Amino acid sequence: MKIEDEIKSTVALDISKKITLNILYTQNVITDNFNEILKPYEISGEQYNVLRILRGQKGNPANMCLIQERMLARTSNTTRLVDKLLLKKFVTRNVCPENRRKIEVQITQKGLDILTELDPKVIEHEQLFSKKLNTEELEQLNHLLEKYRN
Amino acid sequence: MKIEDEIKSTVALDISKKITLNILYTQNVITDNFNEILKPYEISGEQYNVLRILRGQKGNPANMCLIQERMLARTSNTTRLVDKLLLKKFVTRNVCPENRRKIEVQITQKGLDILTELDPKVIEHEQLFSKKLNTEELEQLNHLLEKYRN
DNA sequence: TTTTTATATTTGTATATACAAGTGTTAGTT
DNA sequence: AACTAACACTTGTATATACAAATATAAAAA
Repeated sequence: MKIEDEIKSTVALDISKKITLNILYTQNVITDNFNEILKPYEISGEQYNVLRILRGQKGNPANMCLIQERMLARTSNTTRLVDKLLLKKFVTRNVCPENRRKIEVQITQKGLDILTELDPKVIEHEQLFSKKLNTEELEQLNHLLEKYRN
Repeated sequence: MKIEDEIKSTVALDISKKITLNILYTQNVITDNFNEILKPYEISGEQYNVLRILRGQKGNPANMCLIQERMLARTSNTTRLVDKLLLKKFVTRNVCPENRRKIEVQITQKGLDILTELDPKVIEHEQLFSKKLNTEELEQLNHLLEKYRN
């Protein structure tokens, strides 16, 4: 369905506006679908994202700055996100002994386990959309998004 | 900048994951930029969106259902969004006399005025991104997003 | 006509987000 | 050493979002 139909636009939209709305709308569709997957696990999308970042550290602890700069939504409140993960025992949090301003956050085995359980569902989610394009189109979409943004 | 670099990924990402992250990240960039534009006017992105929908009605009142189905984020709370706009006198709200379950929402002159003031800034915002692609690439990006989503 | 079902909207509540201000720690300067 | 600036993180507060439950009205069925 075209974006004009999705939002039932009553006026003609120029291509610049269509693309902006299309990206915003597509993001909503992706996010809603992803939240459905996460729902039974009682973690939010951004919490999942933090866990993914921590797993990517491969055993090394991550401080708050590092987590922040790797998140998709830069304005998220990292402290409170980590708080939530701590409550669920998906991470540990300790003051860094070398620099007491920093906090060392690490993923626990329980956190790694939930990611392992989610992995196939996340891949399935990503492919639900991407299977509609062939390899060439996927590369092109990725390329165009990067060119558009920068 | 490539999406892997934006989120400083430590692991290789397959194309499906890259596109998902790329759309989410690009939406954040667009939204952050747009919020900067709206900031001096003290309205949020979704409030702006509701005003745009009401202007599109060209004088006809819109009920809550109609607004909801034209919004980008379908889960937004339309009642409370309209409440905020009412406080600022950008809209009027009345019970529909034909069907007392419905609410008729209309944009005021003050609401139309703020949209008129915002119009050139919004166009500038959209073109800030889209000028990086040529016409053919813009059409292609729009097409690929729609194909990807459906 | 009474009861049931469907529709349209609002409200409650818990959580999330945005962003400014505050706290504690370290590094640099005088 | 005392002062100042920079850094890393947390807290406060207002607003927004998600989603279930509640309310009010209208239409349909018994």
